[in-house]
Amino acid sequence: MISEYEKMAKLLKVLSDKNRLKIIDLLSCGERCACDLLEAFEFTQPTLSHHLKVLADYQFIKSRKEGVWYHYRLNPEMNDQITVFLSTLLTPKASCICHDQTICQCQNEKERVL
Amino acid sequence: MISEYEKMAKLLKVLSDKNRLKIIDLLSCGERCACDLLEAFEFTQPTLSHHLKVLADYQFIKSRKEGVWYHYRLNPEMNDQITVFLSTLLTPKASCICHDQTICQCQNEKERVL
DNA sequence: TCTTTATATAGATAACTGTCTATATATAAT
DNA sequence: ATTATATATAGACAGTTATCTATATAAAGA
Repeated sequence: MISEYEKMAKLLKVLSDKNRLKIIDLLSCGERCACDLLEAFEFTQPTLSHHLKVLADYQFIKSRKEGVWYHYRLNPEMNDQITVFLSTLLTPKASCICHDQTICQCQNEKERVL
Repeated sequence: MISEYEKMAKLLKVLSDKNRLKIIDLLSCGERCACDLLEAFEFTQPTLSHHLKVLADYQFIKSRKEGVWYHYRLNPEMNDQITVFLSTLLTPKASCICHDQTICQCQNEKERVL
């Protein structure tokens, strides 16, 4: 069974590459073909192709074929999913998943709970 | 020179581990000592220590020593930094960094720009 | 049909990372 | 002082990944 943490960790891993972040930024102002994107980078064409595949596999971008060209664009649905998750996760809150468990052991915790 | 993409990619890489996400979730409802946290996981104590160090090095959490115990808590300042960045990045927009460059090559792009 | 061009795929490699065992350190209690 | 406990550090190892070169595929034009 794959946990929610595991799913989200995988999505964040896809985002945790400077070149993929740049690709997303480039696409954020409109659709572009791969040959356009390649101009913005110093790596080779297969490397760009690899990054685009990773982004597409995880639904961050969508593609459209037109003749020889593949056109790539952002998938706006990913926006909410990621930012809502992170915002929720990183915000201090009174209730979280760990409340189902009793994992308080050290003195300080015991005092705090009592 | 380290780009903004590179900095943010590193922060996202820190978050892109299911166990570190869980640690953050556990801390999101209050401070806990390492021994508490360890109970929630199946890995060894040095592994937890490693993850806590990574999270602390990148300012996601802060620690406080009390006797033998280290108490860990979220650093709420990270919340805005990450979520604002991602929200901005993933939202389609009219203006982005790539507008400084002229990287339009393929027919479709040329037509679109004209 | 042959060539050119845009992109994808295959396979190799070096670097990175999550985990482990073993050990060190630091504090508290006896 | 000695022992026990909480945590950190060191070093090893296996799995993952970003990149490369070489090659395949597919579409367009001559």
